[in-house]
Amino acid sequence: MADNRGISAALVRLSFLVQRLYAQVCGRHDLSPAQAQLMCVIKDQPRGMTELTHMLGLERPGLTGLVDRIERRGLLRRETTRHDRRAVMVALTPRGKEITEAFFAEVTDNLQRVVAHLPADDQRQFEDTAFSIILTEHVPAIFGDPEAPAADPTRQESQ
Amino acid sequence: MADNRGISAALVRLSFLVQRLYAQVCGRHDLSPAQAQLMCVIKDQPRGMTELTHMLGLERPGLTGLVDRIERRGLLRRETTRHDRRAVMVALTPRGKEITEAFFAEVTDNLQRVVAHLPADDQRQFEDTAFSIILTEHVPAIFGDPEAPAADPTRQESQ
DNA sequence: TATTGTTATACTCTATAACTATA
DNA sequence: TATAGTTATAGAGTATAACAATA
Repeated sequence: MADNRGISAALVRLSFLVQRLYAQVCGRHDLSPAQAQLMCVIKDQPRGMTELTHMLGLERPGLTGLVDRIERRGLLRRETTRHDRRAVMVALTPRGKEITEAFFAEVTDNLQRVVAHLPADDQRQFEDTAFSIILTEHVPAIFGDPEAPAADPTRQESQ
Repeated sequence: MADNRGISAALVRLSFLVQRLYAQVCGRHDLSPAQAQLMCVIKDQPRGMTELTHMLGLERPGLTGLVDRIERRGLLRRETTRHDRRAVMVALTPRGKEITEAFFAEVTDNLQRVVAHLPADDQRQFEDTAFSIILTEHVPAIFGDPEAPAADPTRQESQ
């Protein structure tokens, strides 16, 4: 009875595996998962607080605290804008960027190991299906692929 | 350049999607993700604290607190054993079981919706690949499929 | 002595409500 | 008035260290 109820359990358990592995790598870099996630999001470009709020699915105050803690460790900076003096752009410091690149590479490496036992065809097909889901569901680019220009749901060109 | 770096991002973002959806359903049932996860693990059978610690990847004190909070809400009970008076078995109360079943069904339903747009063949193949990964990596059955007898890493038959 | 849990403590994460400054 | 962020507050989650009871 291989009905498709199994696909839900597969997704939940796969997610559990990824989270666990992600957290392990975080530990090695002395980051919390939330910190690492934010840092990956701004890895290749600074972002505004509100935009980050949407990408990470957090409320404003939660993000403020998260940014505070990372900033306190010298891994990112808050920069101000000339157009809107209320707005804040969050950018990695050189040291933050360094750590993020290393973290990113290690997660990537670990996840590749996890699928390494699969035939190349299966890997390709799995990736295609996963991306089909991700795109359909508009999952934000929280694990930075530099290629993707960043979809910002906030987009509303000034005013 | 569709190199296989993409599969890591796919896994991380897919995991993010699942977590987000999981958290949303949690909210509707007034549960935290950690609480729901524990409840799903003991949905079909009571478990010992140490065993839960392994399945959920928590330290003992964290689990104690988690169990405390769920117990305080009347959704589970700590039961004692006759063999070992130190040991505690954690079991759902009828009300806890009710809530867990509803939660479980809703998550399952939501995740099925997420893959509904895919051809049946792709769904099957995706599920197969996911399970291949899960089994290879020994991911615990944290989203209870009653069929699976529960792999307990603690297993050491009294001695 | 080793194991099962718990208590004490500390920090991160995150939400809601209320506030400040700017638009 | 609406928007961008922050501050205040509270509770959940989780780790480490120290402790209690039982094996």
